[in-house]
Amino acid sequence: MSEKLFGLGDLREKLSERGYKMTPQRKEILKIFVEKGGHMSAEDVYSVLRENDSEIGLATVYRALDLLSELGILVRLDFGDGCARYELNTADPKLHHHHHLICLKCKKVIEFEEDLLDELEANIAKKSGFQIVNHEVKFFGYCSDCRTKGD
Amino acid sequence: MSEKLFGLGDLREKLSERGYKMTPQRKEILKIFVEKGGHMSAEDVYSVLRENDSEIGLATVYRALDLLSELGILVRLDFGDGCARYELNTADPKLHHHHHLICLKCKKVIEFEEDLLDELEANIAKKSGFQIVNHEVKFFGYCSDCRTKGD
DNA sequence: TTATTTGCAAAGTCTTTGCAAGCAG
DNA sequence: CTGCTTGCAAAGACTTTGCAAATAA
Repeated sequence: MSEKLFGLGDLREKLSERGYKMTPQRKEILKIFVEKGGHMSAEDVYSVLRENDSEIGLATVYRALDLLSELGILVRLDFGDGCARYELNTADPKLHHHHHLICLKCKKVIEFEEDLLDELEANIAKKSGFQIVNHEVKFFGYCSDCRTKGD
Repeated sequence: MSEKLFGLGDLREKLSERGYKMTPQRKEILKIFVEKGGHMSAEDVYSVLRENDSEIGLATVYRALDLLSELGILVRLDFGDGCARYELNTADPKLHHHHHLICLKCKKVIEFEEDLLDELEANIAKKSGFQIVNHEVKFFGYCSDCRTKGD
């Protein structure tokens, strides 16, 4: 039920593994994801930092999000709203069956767990020889709230 | 086997339906998709126009791609390469089961037909009450060419 | 004729980069 | 110490917009 996500504990190790340094900026940015979760853009993260009276610059936020994705701690998402968004990665590689339902009316993004994609991927591998290492699945439509409230 | 795609014939009708005008620019831009197919960015289309000694401006290309998507003649795609890409839409709504396999090594984009997503969508609708009207599915991995040639 | 459309250049948004100063290891 | 990092401002990539001239219906 509860997915295991990467956290602050994984950061130092993954950084030094690759010769990167642990900095207060990187720690603070990751902490925002650990504490608030969700799908945040660079600008979102930057806003939270400003609320917290942090002096971290926007360029540093971009660089940190990039690095954290490279380390596999965050996952980069694209909901087509003009900016990259990020979420905490699941530590368990078996738990990647988590898709996004994007409501075309209220723009809400709903998480959805579903395993059926395994079969699809096996099929693709068999038919095309393409070795799948990752996928991105988005469904667009109308959430139950918007469907009940008017058109 | 052969998908029916929208073409120049559908353009005039769909334009006037909504009070838009048929212009040589719009016709020429759509013709490029009909003749060359593929996944083209605004800049790609603009290059083809320049090769054809066309005087159409880049802003007009952006505006036409937007309009053609709105009319459902083109579909907007996002392969995460920093620019919007477009392809001809299938005229048949049953034929939307067409996914993209993106090779992480050679960046090639392979089309793949697969119906299995119906089941997944039905499942989602049942469990969450979300009404799906569209989806976008991308698989990242290594194509058979890159798998055989070296690492 | 008249509202839509075009081309150009300017402006906008998100993101990246150069560089000197700062800091982790 | 030494090389990785930061913050700032400038630059970059892609896209949108304002406006006067052109044009489809």
